[in-house]
Order: sequence, then structure tokens, then C-alpha cells
Amino acid sequence: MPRSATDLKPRILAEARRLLVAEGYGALSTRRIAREVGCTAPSIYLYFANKDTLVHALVDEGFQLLRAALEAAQTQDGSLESLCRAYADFALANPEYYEVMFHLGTAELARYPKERYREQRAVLDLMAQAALGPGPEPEAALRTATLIWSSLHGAISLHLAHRIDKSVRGPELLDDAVRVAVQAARLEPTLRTE
Amino acid sequence: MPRSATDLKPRILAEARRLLVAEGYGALSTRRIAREVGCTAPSIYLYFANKDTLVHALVDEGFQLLRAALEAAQTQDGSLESLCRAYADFALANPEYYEVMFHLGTAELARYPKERYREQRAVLDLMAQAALGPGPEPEAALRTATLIWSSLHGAISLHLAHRIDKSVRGPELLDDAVRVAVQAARLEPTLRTE
DNA sequence: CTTCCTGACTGAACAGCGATAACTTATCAC
DNA sequence: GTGATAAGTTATCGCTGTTCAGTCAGGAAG
Repeated sequence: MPRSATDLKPRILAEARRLLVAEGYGALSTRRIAREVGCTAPSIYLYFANKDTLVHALVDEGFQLLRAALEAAQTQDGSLESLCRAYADFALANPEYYEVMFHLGTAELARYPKERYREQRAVLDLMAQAALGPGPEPEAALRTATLIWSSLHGAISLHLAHRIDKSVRGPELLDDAVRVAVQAARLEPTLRTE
Repeated sequence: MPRSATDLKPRILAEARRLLVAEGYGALSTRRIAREVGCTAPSIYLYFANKDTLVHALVDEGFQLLRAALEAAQTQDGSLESLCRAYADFALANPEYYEVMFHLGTAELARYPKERYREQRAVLDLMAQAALGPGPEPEAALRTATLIWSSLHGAISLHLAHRIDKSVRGPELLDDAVRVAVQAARLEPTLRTE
């Protein structure tokens, strides 16, 4: 009983998103999605080349959400610190998105064309602008932004993976990480020329 | 044909290590290990409760190797910077170990008793000592060490996952991350009391 | 009204996965 | 010799991503 015009693709994507948020990446199986949506597993392959492509659609969603959060923080305050806090808040509020965005394993990630990570790049550009303003050296700004980003990401990913010692409270670590990131932005030029 | 006294357990572990290093975490399947070792997959369960336990043995190995590298750096130089470089060098030289040590996914990690992460804690203590010396406030030192560690880990894990923009060269980012980590150690006390 | 085509969808199947239960067999103590 | 024990096997379960051949509805053409 083919049910054309049921717009299966968005329903598959919505169910994948729901499963990811509700039960984590481990619950994302093609059969599970299909069962939940009310179709069969092969139907998914009519709209997505493979499971990785479907997952990558969720990764893109995550980056769009993150960028929106950072843009909101930018228009509201604009300081680098508030941007860093918005980044950390997004990760803590959407741990499953953050996991699928960054913990995908090199094998899965390698299959995608790198152009698809423009949203990630946009996130970096926002940080670069907050760190140094629209200066004349975009490359140096990108380097600084990457440094800030990596410091934030390290604290967040260790925190989300429960790798932080009990005596070091997670939120405090994130606060410290934000402070270090902001300091890194200030110190970066002097660090480079030393 | 039972072949007792063939010491299957270390051979399984050795083959798992070989597969991890040679072909990455994705190649680690019980059947593959068994085939390569010359036994059947259920034999693995005579020596390891489940696959996670086997993988965790490799994680422990990784942390022991890392600790050995840091201890060597400590006795040779002792500065926090050299310790940070040793950490980064270990990750770059053993990316598969580093991946399995930190990218295991919260679900797999949650199954282990946390006491098994003493090696990780030892790594942190080494950093704490290099950062502040054997001071009278071990808790503050641990917090600082965690901050340094998270900054290093962020840069390394993004670099290993190929998430760094082409124009930001990976080794330079790691150098910067080490510098930021060292600066973080110096600034930490003032940051906290501000 | 019938025929044909196209697109959506399904059922069955393949190879691989982690894991378990039941069975066989070699070795050793008595 | 006989029984126990430990080691390793075969067979199987339920799951995974993925493919392939087939089915069926709807619309166009004659």
C-alpha cells in the first residue's frame, strides 16, 4: 500500500531527531526509526544515501542551532565571554546534539565532503569577530578563535563524558574554561611574537 | 581440539591491540580478533566478561603508556610545558589509543567502575605537581591541572578528528594550546580570586 | 477502457555484530 | 579405568546497515 505524498523524508528526519534527543545516539538505528515512523527500513534509503547521511543531517541541524544561539548572544551582548557562555550553555542543554556533532568517530566523519562544515566555520567566525573584532588579519583571528574554541570544547567534552574528577565540579570547570579562553584571546598576539 | 595452556588471554589482548593500532577502533570486533588469533569468538568470553571489558583493558594500557611518557618528561625536565608537550606528543604518536581512551561514548564508559580510572587520575596528579608543585592545597592544584588538561585535550581531539580549518595548521594549534595551558596555570589563582 | 510507465514502497535476504547455551574433548586426580 | 574440571567448540539468537527483486497505486496515452 504505497502512501505517496506522505512526505516520508521529513518524518524520518524528525523521528531521528526525536530518538537522538530522547534516547541518545545509540538508539539511532534504521530499523528503529522506520518502525517508529511506520515504514520499513529500506524506505529510508529512498531519501538518504546511507545512515551516515541521515546522521549528518542531524549534525547540520546541531550546528545551525549552535550558530543561532551564538548569534543571539552576539546581538544581545557581543562580548567574547558571553559568546563562550552561550557555547557552553548550548552544549549542556543539548548534550546529544553536541555528542553527535563532535564524537562521531573519524571513520564516519571522513565520508563527508568538508564543505558541509560551513556551519562549523560560521561558529568560528563569530568567535573570531568577538575576540578581535573585524580586524585586518582574518587568518590570525581564525587562529585565535580556533584556540578559544578548542579550549572550550575540551572542557565541555570531558564534562559531558563524565571524565572530570568528582572534586572538580563541572560548572566551575566550565566557568574557568571560559575565563581561560578569554585570556587566551588577549594573550594570543603576545604569545605568538614571543 | 582444546589446546589448553596456549595462553589465549594474552594473545587475544595482543591481537586486539594490534588491530586497534593498525586498523582503528572500527576494526575491533570479537569475530575478527578470534579469526586473527585462531580461535572462535565465544572463546573470548572465557577471558573477558564482554567486549567492553576487553576494550577497557586497552584503555588502561593507553593510560599507562601516557603516564610513563609524562613521568619520563618529568624526570628529564620537569617543567609544565615539557609535560604538556609530552601529552600532546603521546596523542599524536598514538591516535588510536587516544581515541579509544577518550572517544568511547558515554554509554560504553558508564558500564565501568570509576575506580579503574586511577591511571587517568595519576596523569592529572603529575600535571598538578608540575603546575604548582607539591603545594598545601591539593584540591586547588587538581582543579588547575584539570583546566590545563581540558585545554590540551580540546585542541588534540579536534586535531585528531580533522576538525581544524586547513588554514590553521595543526601543530601550531597544539603549540598554542600548550602555551595557553601554561598561562592558565599561572593565571589560575588570580582568575579565581578576581 | 485498457495499457503502459513511473515512482513509492515492501519482503526477503546477506553479511556482519555481540552474546549465550549446550555440547565435545583433553587433561588430571584418584 | 573413571569421573571431574576446564577449555574450546558449534549452533543459535536478536540485532545492525544495506541491497535487490518485486508489488502496487496513480497518471498518461492510445
